[in-house]
Amino acid sequence: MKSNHAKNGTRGIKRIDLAYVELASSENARDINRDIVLEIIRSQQPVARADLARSSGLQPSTISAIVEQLISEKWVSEGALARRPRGRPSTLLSLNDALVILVADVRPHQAIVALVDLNGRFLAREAVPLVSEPARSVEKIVHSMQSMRAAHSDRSFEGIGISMPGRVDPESQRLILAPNLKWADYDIKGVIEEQMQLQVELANAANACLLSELWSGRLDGIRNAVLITVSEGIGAAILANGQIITSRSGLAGEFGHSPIDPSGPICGCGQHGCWEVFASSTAALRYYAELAPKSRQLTIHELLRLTEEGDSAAIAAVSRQAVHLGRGLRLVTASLSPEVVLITGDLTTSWARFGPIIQKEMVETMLAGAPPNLGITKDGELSRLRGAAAVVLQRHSGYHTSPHLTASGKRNRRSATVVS
Amino acid sequence: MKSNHAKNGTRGIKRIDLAYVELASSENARDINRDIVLEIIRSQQPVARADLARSSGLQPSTISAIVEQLISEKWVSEGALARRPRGRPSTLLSLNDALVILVADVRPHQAIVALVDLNGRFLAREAVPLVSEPARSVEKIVHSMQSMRAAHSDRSFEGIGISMPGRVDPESQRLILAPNLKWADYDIKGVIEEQMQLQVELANAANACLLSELWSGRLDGIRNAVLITVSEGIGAAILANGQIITSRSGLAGEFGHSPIDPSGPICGCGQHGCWEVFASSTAALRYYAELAPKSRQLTIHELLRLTEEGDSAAIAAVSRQAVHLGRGLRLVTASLSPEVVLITGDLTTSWARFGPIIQKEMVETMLAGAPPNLGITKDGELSRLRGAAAVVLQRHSGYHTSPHLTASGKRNRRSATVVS
DNA sequence: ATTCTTTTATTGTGCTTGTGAATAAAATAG
DNA sequence: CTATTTTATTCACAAGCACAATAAAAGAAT
Repeated sequence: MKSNHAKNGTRGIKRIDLAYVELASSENARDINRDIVLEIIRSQQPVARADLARSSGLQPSTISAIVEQLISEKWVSEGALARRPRGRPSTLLSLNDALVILVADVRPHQAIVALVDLNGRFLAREAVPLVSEPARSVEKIVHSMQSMRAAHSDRSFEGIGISMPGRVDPESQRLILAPNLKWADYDIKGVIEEQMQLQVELANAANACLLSELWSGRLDGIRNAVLITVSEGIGAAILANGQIITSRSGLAGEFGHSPIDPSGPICGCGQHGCWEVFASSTAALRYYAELAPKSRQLTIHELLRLTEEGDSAAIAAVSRQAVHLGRGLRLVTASLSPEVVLITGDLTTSWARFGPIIQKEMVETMLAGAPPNLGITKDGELSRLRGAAAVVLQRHSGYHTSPHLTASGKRNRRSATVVS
Repeated sequence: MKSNHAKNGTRGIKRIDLAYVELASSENARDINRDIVLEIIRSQQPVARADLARSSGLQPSTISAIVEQLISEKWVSEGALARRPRGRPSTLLSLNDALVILVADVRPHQAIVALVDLNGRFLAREAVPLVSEPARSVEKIVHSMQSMRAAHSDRSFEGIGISMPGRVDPESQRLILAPNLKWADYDIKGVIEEQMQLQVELANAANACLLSELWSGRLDGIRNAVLITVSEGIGAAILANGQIITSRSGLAGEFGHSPIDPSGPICGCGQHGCWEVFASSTAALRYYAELAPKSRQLTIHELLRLTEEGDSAAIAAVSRQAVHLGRGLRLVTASLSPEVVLITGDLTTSWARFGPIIQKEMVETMLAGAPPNLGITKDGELSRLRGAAAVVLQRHSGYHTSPHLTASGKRNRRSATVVS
């Protein structure tokens, strides 16, 4: 074997249901190999054609043909010559960072708007406070995007990706379930597309965050993982068999609304004792109010600050949240048995203190087998923004994708450049 | 468009993680199309080449080539001529039912051994009572298989598939978790392979059952489903994005051991208040013992018989089980949002009475969106046996597969005939 | 009976793609 | 200035599918 990429052994993926069958042809092979090469360029850039051939297992001649195609499609650009100890220098290839994506991370009270290039570098970033009416809020987001576009008019704008604090139907791209954002039935995608004249992709925040982790290479080799977002509520994104699972209407991952104690407090969803009424940041604030009844109403950041300062009631409150988080992970480990569990959100800022609590509870309640690797994603905001960009690239290029996210919608393997 | 199979629109699946990348070539395209054709033959047999061309969208010439390959591999055989109103008669193609698979459905107290052909028809079937020691039990299973093999020595035996009441690691093919079967560390696969000189595949019973439903065509067009097995415990099999999810060590699907009430009775797994202590058949028997304390200890079949006869305590007991089953489905709908939920196991024999209870509780606790379609699989035993056969065919042919089940192991696209 | 029509199945040509070997290109080492 | 090494391209070949033409095998029409 010349390459580390198996050509035998594990084999291609097939669909089982005839309704979705797709026939294969030589173009199909090219598509797959194109995506593999693009992915290697992305993760190893700058990189020479010869290196691509070595690490992909494809023949140099094939690499040349594919790279030629990628350059003509504007995804990749040739860069400097690399001098090696001996032999002809290689021309280095990189992703074409003249291509940029406008992204937004919408949260209940503010949105972050940013401009990201193909390499995930931020060219601009701005916080936009939101108001209650969706129309005015979206108007402010659009305004921010327009000024970013004007300030970088030399770039090619590939599209717009938006991370939403709720579930987005992958087919209709409508917001299906967003308890913390009262934007029901407002056509976010349509309005922004109209105003910006760029294609808009919506994604759930947890899924965006997970996609960003996938792109960062952190989950290389991991085919089953769950990412848990802890903030006002608890959300989750699921990676199963190497694919992000969104399921019907994009609703998969609502572990936060699994019932764990029928005698527990009522949840925003109407049920009693959902996991998130015990383990969300809101729960931590409630615990603190019980433990320190005379204290004023805090925000979660103030509470976490107090834990850093050694406030015992604050530590007890967040610890109680951590215990419930860890115990509730049993829902995740039992049902999906992931190899990795990633936590993101408020309490990860004090991970050194609360991580071990979660870990301990999770391990103690494991059913069988080795416990999953528990970790955090450091910067949830940047992660969601990068994930939103990744969703756009997936849609537009088919590139580096979990199939479901590209399942609907026509395939447009066009050149990358949209607007100059 | 000549065919109903999309060539555009939804597109091929790709891997994202480089560690598992597989390159594509023309052979790859042939493999995919071969599998599609084989699947159409399986589901529409007997069928003519011309029909295959029409319903696959492939050219007649390509169909001829693929069929020639399938015949040479012994998967398919030519049958009678079909006379049509006009034109040249077509030669009908069918799966070659000279190929057979030995299967077993192992349950805590007995195993069913059977012989199945490629069409899922049963050629023989026998119950084998099991004893406590795994060695003697397996010996009895092997003995039954040997006599079936002797009685059908004219057939080609393709392999052995075994449905197990526990979780099987897809990589090592060892039984990882089987609370109701004390066969820890006994190498079932190795022993049977040694004795029978045929390749053995183990599968979890729920996964086998789900695979059988997939093969039956019942889940055509469904890409997200969960199958729940209700017996001594509660198991589940997960179909997400059209693939069966087994996850790390094959442990995915243990919804039965999700905690739903910390004040509940202790479960065999050591935790308190798992779903299965409220919703399994064992739970129904416990409810009955509480409601009719003077009654003798019943089996679940006797209890269900009593409900048929109108015994009010029995009806109340199983109804309570049904209520907990339906409420617990919230775990499934919240986390995976499947389009279909299938129930299999004891209480499905009285589905007319208890199905509506489950349905009602499930719908009332839904988080958002339309409720999944709730149904049952009629004959769990036959279903598991067929599923066990399907696992063998998947492994040996790559055919009609969810990728994870074939992920490990070498690919042997050899002729189907193994032993004459 | 013979010819036309219809449908099935195969054969042959052309296009795309990947492989593998040979070649060209561009540097350093001697 | 030549030999060596490494990079990248070119070319012949094979696999595979599409498309068109042809052969094959019936019934229908004359």
